[in-house]
Amino acid sequence: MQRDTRQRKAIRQALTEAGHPLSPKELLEAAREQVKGLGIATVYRNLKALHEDGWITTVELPGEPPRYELSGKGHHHHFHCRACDRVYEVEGCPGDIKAITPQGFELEDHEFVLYGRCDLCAA
Amino acid sequence: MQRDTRQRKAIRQALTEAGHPLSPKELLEAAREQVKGLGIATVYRNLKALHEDGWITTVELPGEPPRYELSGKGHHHHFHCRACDRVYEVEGCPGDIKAITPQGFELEDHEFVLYGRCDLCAA
DNA sequence: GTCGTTGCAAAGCGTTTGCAGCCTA
DNA sequence: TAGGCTGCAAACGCTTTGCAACGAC
Repeated sequence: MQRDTRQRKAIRQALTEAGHPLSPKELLEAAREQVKGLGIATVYRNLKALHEDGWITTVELPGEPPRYELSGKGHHHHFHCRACDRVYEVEGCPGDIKAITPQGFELEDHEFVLYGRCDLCAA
Repeated sequence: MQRDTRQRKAIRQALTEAGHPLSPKELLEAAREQVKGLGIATVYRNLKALHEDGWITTVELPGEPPRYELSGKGHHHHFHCRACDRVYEVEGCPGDIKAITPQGFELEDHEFVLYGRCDLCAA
């Protein structure tokens, strides 16, 4: 990743302004407002480059296409709204995770996903 | 799902004998030992039918292809061993999940995945 | 001017579907 | 024998890749 093109700027800005994880398609639509004619392949290539350079983190939810968010947010989890399909960040961790780890297993990491309806859809 | 064909029997048996969640491809290979010439489309169709009839449950892990396991195991989560790539069942839930749900959000469900090394690989 | 980057279109890959023939009940 | 089921191949949606043209430095 060596050149700072219009496309790359638009993609970074879209991720920054969104404030929540975006799918490649959402990202394409958002970035296209600045760069008309932006191609989906460019989005994928830049996501890969930005990920390799540590700018973004991949958010993989079960059964969902991957989404991307800016790195450096510290430990958090996600809430997936089943109504609007949007993903929100959730602060904090539930209780004692090690307590439910089976005997002899080495716990390295964990992922936690909440499902339901967001405040907007619940209203 | 009305007829009990050779193919359907083979698929059910493969799932039963495996004892852990299987991907469609793994399932195809396992079931082909009994039914030569079994097609991948048949596997998918039967997975769908078995799922709709409640025989099997879909296990979706982030960034992983879906796997399938027999139903009726009650609420549990999964431990994904990064060394042997096997998925184990984990009893119980961590502490207060509602406590970290954002204000105004309606919590319906949750998914929880542990990552690390299983007892066999840790040894 | 270089050569990293882009847009397009084609190729992959996993999953689904249309269809004619098969086989279970 | 009827119609649910199968295997094949084509279709599909998402992601990746080949290629010639473009444009950031």
